[in-house]
Amino acid sequence: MKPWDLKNDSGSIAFNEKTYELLRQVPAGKVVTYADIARALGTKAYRAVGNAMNKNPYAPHVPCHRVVNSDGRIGGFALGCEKKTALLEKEGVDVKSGKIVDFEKKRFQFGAH
DNA sequence: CCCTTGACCAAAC
DNA sequence: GGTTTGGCCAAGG
Repeated sequence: MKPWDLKNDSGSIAFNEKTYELLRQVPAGKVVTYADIARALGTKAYRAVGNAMNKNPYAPHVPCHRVVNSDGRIGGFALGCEKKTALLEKEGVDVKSGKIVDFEKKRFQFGAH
């Protein structure tokens, strides 16, 4: 059991656990889309992923702010999109009008396909 | 078990 | 370029 992991003995949050695990693999300065995460999980639960982020019990532990929309937009954030943008800018990701600059370039791919 | 909600996505208008 | 609609999956009421 990982230090940031929560009880999955119930088996209810297996999805969340995997989501956080994948997100944890994302380095600073890089961003991933909800779709990519869902795809990496082998599912299409884009929304479920977003839901897990909103519930994200490990705010600073899991870089949920590195997750953006497929359009390259910031999307949403539990603490406010501005906070998310600020974090991304701090990580080195340029954001313009709520959109990622060179999104495809900053985008991190699981397994590099 | 049915219905609603959600930090989504893609297509269509 | 925007908005609207349908679809998708998971969790909660």
